[in-house]
Amino acid sequence: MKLATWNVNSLAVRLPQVLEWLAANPVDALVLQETKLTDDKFPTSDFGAAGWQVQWFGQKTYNGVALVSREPATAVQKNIPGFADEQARVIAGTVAGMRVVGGYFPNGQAPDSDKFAYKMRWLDALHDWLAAELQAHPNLVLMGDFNVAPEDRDVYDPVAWAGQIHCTPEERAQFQRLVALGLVDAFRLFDQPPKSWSWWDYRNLAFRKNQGLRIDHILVSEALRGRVRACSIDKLPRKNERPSDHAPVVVDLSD
DNA sequence: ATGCCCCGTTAAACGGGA
Repeated sequence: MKLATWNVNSLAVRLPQVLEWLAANPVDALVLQETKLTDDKFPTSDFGAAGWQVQWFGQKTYNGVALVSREPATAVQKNIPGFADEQARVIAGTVAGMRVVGGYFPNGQAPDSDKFAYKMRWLDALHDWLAAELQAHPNLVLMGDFNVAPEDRDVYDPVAWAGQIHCTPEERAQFQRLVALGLVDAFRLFDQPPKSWSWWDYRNLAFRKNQGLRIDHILVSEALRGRVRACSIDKLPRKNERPSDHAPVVVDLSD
């Protein structure tokens, strides 16, 4: 079973690339972030015509998530239960017996901002919900744009980024709290090339210079640890003519 | 470096992203 996550930075712009990527990478499920579409504008029929099931949850201008799958998703959940939120950031569903949770974690903007406080509250709520979700679904995968670089080796210039958004001790502690629930960073189960990033700034030729961050993650539950065969970042779509600033991350689980 | 690029929205010397 293959699962993937991709922040597409506007599905209206990136739909052709998503369908092209799915054709070349026939995963069992793909979660999307930053669709930036209200639900009435979601391109349901384009996915259906290509043979994909899809669940979606969006809003105007910002955020927005989707769950694309070969088999239909059941028990679909949108956002975090009990956490009142104006922003569309979570979609979860059960696909072929696997609980798949896709998230677009808040950016946080700056450590001293209201948005950072919201990020922390959101992460607290996610943590508490996932604790229950893992009880109900031992086979669970949490993936998405976490907007957290868990370690200095996930940052192209850790000195410059020290204490900056995505790299603060508070965000990294929240990432470790999720791990402590019984989740494993699938990417780090394997030897990986140094300077592996999932996001590169559009500015300043950052992709060409390989200046990026690893902020898109796939965390698998402990019950799945032994089934993880591979996990990688697919840089190919970042080389497209009009790319998202994020690359897809893919995990391969044995059946 | 309060800059760079890209997106959606709107008509901005914009906000937000990361």
